[in-house]
Amino acid sequence: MADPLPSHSENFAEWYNTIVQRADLADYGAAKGTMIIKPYGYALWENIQEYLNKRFKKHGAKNAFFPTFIPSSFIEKEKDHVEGFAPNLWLVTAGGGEVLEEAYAVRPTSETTINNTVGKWIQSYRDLPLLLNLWNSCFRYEMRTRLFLRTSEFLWQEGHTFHATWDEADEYARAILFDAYLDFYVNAAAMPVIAGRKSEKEKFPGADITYTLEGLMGDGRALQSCTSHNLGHNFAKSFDIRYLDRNNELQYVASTSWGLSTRSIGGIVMTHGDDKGLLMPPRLAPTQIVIVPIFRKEGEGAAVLEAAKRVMRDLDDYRVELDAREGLTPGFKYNDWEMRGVPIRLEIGPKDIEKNQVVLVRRDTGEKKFVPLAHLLDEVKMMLNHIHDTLYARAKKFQDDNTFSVDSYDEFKQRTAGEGGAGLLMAHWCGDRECETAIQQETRATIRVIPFDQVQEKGKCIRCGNESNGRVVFAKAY
RNA sequence: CGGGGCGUGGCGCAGUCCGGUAGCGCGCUUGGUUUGGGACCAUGAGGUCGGAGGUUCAAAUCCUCUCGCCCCGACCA
Repeated sequence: MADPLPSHSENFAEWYNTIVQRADLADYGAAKGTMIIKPYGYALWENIQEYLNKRFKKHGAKNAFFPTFIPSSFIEKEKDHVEGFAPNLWLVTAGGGEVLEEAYAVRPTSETTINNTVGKWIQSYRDLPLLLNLWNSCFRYEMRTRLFLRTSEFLWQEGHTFHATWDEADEYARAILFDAYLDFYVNAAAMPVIAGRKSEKEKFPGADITYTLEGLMGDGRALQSCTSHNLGHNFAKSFDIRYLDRNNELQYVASTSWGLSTRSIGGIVMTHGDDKGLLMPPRLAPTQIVIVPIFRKEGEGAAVLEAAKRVMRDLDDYRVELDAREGLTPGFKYNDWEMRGVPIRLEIGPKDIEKNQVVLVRRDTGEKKFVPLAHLLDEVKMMLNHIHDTLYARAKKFQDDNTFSVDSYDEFKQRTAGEGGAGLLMAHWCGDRECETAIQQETRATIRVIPFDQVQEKGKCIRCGNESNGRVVFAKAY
C-alpha cells in the first residue's frame, strides 16, 4: 500500500490498470481476457443496476432471462449481424464428450435468440409493445483486453422491445437513451456525455439507427458509454415476426435493443479518478461515508467506537462503513479510503466527542469541516450533492477544454498524431463512408457521434473538401 | 496474427551471462511500544524457481520442446 500510484497525468494507462486492481474493483480471471469483479466493484455495479432498473421499469420494460447458448444458425439469419459478430464469436462444439450436431454460439448479444422466441409470443397488435430487459453476461473473443473496458466476458443489460411501427420503435429507442442512460450518466455517474447517433459505418450490425452517448476520458480518448438501437424491421424480416393489425392486415414488427455494460465502471474510473486514486460519484459509491475512529490510549478506544456506532446509526439512510481495523494508524486509513474513492470521510475522536461534533472531509476537494452532531444529517446530504455537482462540473470543464473545432486536415492530423488521446475534434464531414474509413486509417480517429444538437453550418469535409452541413465528433476511442 | 516483455513464497522483484544447499522489500503470525495524514522494534510461518525431457557428481542458472500471461499495433461495448 505504501507504493505510490503511477501518475494520473503522466501515465494514464498504467494508472488505470493499477488503481482498478489496488482499489479492489477487479482482477484478472484465470482464463485469458476474463475479469473477476470483486465485492467493491460489484457493489458499484449493483448500484448502477438499481438506478437503471427503476428507469427501465418506468418505461414498461420487464426483466427476463434468456439462455447463454444460441444455436449458431440463429446468428447467421441477419446478414449484417453475422458479419459484425462472426470474428468475435465463441463456439461450443462439444458436450458430454460428444461433438454437437450444431455448434452453439455463446451469446455475443441476444437479438437472434430473442427474435426467434418472441415470434411465438406476438400474434396481434394487442401483444404489442413487448418490452424486455435482460441482465446477463456476454462473450466476445477479443485480441486485446483491459479490465472493464474490454474483456472476453462482460456484464451488461440488454433491452429488447417490439413495436407496431418503426416510428414507435424509434421513439422508444430515444426515450431509453435520454430518460435512462443520459439521466444515469448526468445525475448518477456525474459524467458529461454527448448524445447523438452513430454514422452508418459505426452503427450496430443490423440496426437502422444507433443512438449513443459518448464520453471523454481523462487521457483525451473517447468512450462509447452505451447504445440504443432502432432495429427497424430488419430482425423481424429475418426471423419472420409479424402481427395482425386492427385492419386484419399482416405487418412486420419494429424492434429496438439497447445496452449499457460494466464498461461504464471503467468510464467512472477514468472520468473522476486522480493521483490519489478513485473518486466515486456519491450517488453510486458503494461506500458514501467512511467513519475513521481516532484514539490514543486503550481507555479512549471503547468510548470513541461507541460514539462512532451511534453516528453510524444516525446515518442509516446512507451507505456507511466504520473502519474499526486495529493496528492501523489514522493516516494509513485516510490514504486507503481516498485511494478507494469514498466521497466523505468522517473522523471522530475524543476531542470531537467532548464538543459534540464530528469532522467531515471531502474526497474531491480535501476540504475539512467541523460539524455539530445536530447538523450532521443536513450537512452530509448537502455535501454529497456538492461533491456530485463538483465532479460533474470538473468533468464538463475538462470536456470543454479538450473539445476543438478543427478546420484543416493538417491540423486534424497534427492533433491526432502520437500515442495519447486527442480530445473531441469537431470537424466537417461529407457523409461519405470512404472518407470516414480513410480518416480512420490515416489518423486512427473515428466518428464517435453525430450530435443531436449539431449546429446547421455550411462547411467543407475535412478530408475531401465536399460540402457538409454540420460538424461531427471525431476522437481516438477506447 | 506481427512486434516487445515476463513466468522464482500472497504481491513486487534480485539471482540466470559465468552451474555449487534460494534471497530482498511489502504483506501475513505472535509479543511489545504506538495511533488527529501512509508507525517502530523483536519474532515466526511461507517457495519441488510455469511444465516436460536432456547434459552434469551437481541445474532457478546450460540445451531441446512446450504452456501461460502482460504490453504495443490491426478489429471491437
